Amino acid sequence: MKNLLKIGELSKESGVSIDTIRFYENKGLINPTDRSEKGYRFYDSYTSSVLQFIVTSKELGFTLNEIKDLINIKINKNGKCSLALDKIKEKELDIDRKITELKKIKSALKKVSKKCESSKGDSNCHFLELLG
Amino acid sequence: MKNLLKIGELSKESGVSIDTIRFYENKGLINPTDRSEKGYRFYDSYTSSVLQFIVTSKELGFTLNEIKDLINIKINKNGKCSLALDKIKEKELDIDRKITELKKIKSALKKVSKKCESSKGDSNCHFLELLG
DNA sequence: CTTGAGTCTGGACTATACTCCATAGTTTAT
DNA sequence: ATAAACTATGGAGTATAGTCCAGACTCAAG
Repeated sequence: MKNLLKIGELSKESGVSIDTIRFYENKGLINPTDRSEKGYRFYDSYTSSVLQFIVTSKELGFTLNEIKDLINIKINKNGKCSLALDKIKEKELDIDRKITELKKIKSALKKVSKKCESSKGDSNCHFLELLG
Repeated sequence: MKNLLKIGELSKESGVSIDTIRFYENKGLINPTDRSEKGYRFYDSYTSSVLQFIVTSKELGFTLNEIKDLINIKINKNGKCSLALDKIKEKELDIDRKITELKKIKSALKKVSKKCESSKGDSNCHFLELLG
């Protein structure tokens, strides 16, 4: 019963807003350790580390749904590392694909801007001319 | 009055769905050349090229709002190329920033997966351990 | 005892780009 | 003339990740 935090205290400690904490609860990512008679949420220090994990995983490019899966690996599969590793590898490929796509766009943009630069006359822009 | 297309015909010609054409109209990107007495939209061939421009620009990474700006450069600024070029250069920087960000994420992911691989025991996964 | 701070729930709103639907009216072909 | 195909409008729904708000309680301090 001691060392339990109310939602505002957890928010300050974690840097995650109260609304977002409740939003994560709705999404099934975290749960209050306990509730007071009147319904106030109480959290232990474990929740702080879960919140930290969420923040870190988001920085690694995981979506909330994916993070939920990761948490469930910890809970349901006894934290089997190989399962987590699969998700991480998948995400690496995902990021790679995105980088490849962006590079394609970048080189296409360069082509367009070069064309544009060659039309210095300003009157017949090679890009806007696509507009007929 | 001739050669005007109804929305379904424009849709087939451009490959853009009817719903999307109306959506673009709502967003202010295109407008029917005319309307019949009963409200049917009619388009001339100019609209086809605008739709094509939208599709191309989306492939270049522009959002619909940005595309709207580009179209307005054509319309209000007489297609002044230097203005369009600014937008293109901006978008290039934008894409560069995204690539940089993704590369950071990628190397962070690699670090995590290496750590994970070193914890072959499967019982104390270095990633999931963040969960306390 | 009252005031201010904190918390509760549920729902609306943001941005992006559509997609789908119901209901109603119109046009075209047979 | 009638049925099939097309179009109109407005509104709801999808995905992602929150943010903000109203109205009602509850809690702590002076």
